[in-house]
Amino acid sequence: MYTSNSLKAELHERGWRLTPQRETILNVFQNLQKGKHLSAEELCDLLQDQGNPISLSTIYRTVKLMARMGILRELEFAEGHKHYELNQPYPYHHHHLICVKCNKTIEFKSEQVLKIGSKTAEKEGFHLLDCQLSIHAICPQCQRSILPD
Amino acid sequence: MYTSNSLKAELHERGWRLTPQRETILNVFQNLQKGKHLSAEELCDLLQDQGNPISLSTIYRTVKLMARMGILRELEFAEGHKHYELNQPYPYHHHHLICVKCNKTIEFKSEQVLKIGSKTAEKEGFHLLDCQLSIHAICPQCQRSILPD
DNA sequence: AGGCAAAGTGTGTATGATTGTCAATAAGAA
DNA sequence: TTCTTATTGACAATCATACACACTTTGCCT
Repeated sequence: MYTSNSLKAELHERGWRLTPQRETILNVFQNLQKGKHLSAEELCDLLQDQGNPISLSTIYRTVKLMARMGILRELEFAEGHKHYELNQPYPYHHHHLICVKCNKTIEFKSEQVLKIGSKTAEKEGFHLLDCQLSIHAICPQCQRSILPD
Repeated sequence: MYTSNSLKAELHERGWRLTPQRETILNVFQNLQKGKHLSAEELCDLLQDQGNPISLSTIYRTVKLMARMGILRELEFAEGHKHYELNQPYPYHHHHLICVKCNKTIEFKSEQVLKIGSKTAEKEGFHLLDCQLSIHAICPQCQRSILPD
C-alpha cells in the first residue's frame, strides 16, 4: 500500500515529481473494490463524478507511467482498450481467465506461476514489473450460444 | 499441424468456408521461423512480396477468426498493435518475457504453467483457446540506460 | 521565503490500428 | 449447374492513444 510519501520517494528516485493528479489517481486504484479494473476513459469519468476532474491526457500519461514503475498492471482483455488495476504482491496477486466472446473474466491465484515468473525474469537479469497468466477461452454460456462470432 | 482438410473440417464445423486466402494465411504461419510472429500489417507486406496479395481487411478478419478458433495466438507486446503466431501444443508451447522499454522478448517454456492454465479453464467449464504467461519487465540494457521513459 | 529550471498539465489536434459498409465474387449443398 | 449465403476487397469510419505547445507547478538552491 502506497502513501503519499512512498509514492513521492519512488517518483523522485527517477527524477519525477509528485503531483496532486498522480496522488489522486493512485488513490482511486487503492480504494477500488477487489476484482475491479478501470480503462483510461472509465477512470476519467469516475474522477469527473468524484469532483476531481483530470484530463484524459494526464490519465493516459499517468497510468502508463505507473505501469512502468510496477505500481499498476496493464490488463489486455481484447476489448480494444487496456484496463488497469493495482499491482499487488503475493498473496493478493492473481491472474485472469477470459472469455474471448463475451469478455467475462474470472480471477484466480497461483503462487507457482508467480514463482516461475519471478525466477524466469531473474535468470535473464530482467527487473520484474508484472507477471500475468492470461487464459483465453470460451465460457460455458458462449459455448452453448448459437450466435455467430 | 493443419492440412487443408483439417482446416476445412474445423471451419465447416462452425458453418464457415475454406477460402484460398485462409489457406494461404495459415500456410504463412506454419512456415514461419520459430520465435517469429507477425502483425497484420507485416503479414500483408509479406504476402504482397510473396506474390499472393490479400487485402488488409481480410487479414484482420482472418487472424481474428483463427485466434478465436484457437489456431493462432494473439500476442500483446504493448507496441500498440497485436502480433500473431501459431498456437502450438506442448512441447512447443511457450511464454514471453518482455522488456516494456525496448520490447525485446525472450521465449521460455513451462509445462507447469500450461497445466495450471488447462486445469483452471477446465475447472470453470471454459473451453481453452490459449494460455500465455506474460512477464513484463525491464531488460539489463534498459536498466542501465539513463534515457527517460 | 523567493526564484528558477525542469517536469507536468490541459486543450486541441494528429495518428494509426482496427472495424464497418457494401457491392461483387465464390464456396459448397442440393 | 444452380442457388443460397459466406467471403472478399476497396474505402470510409471509429476509437484508443499519443503528440504539440503554451501555461502552471514542483522542488531544489540560496
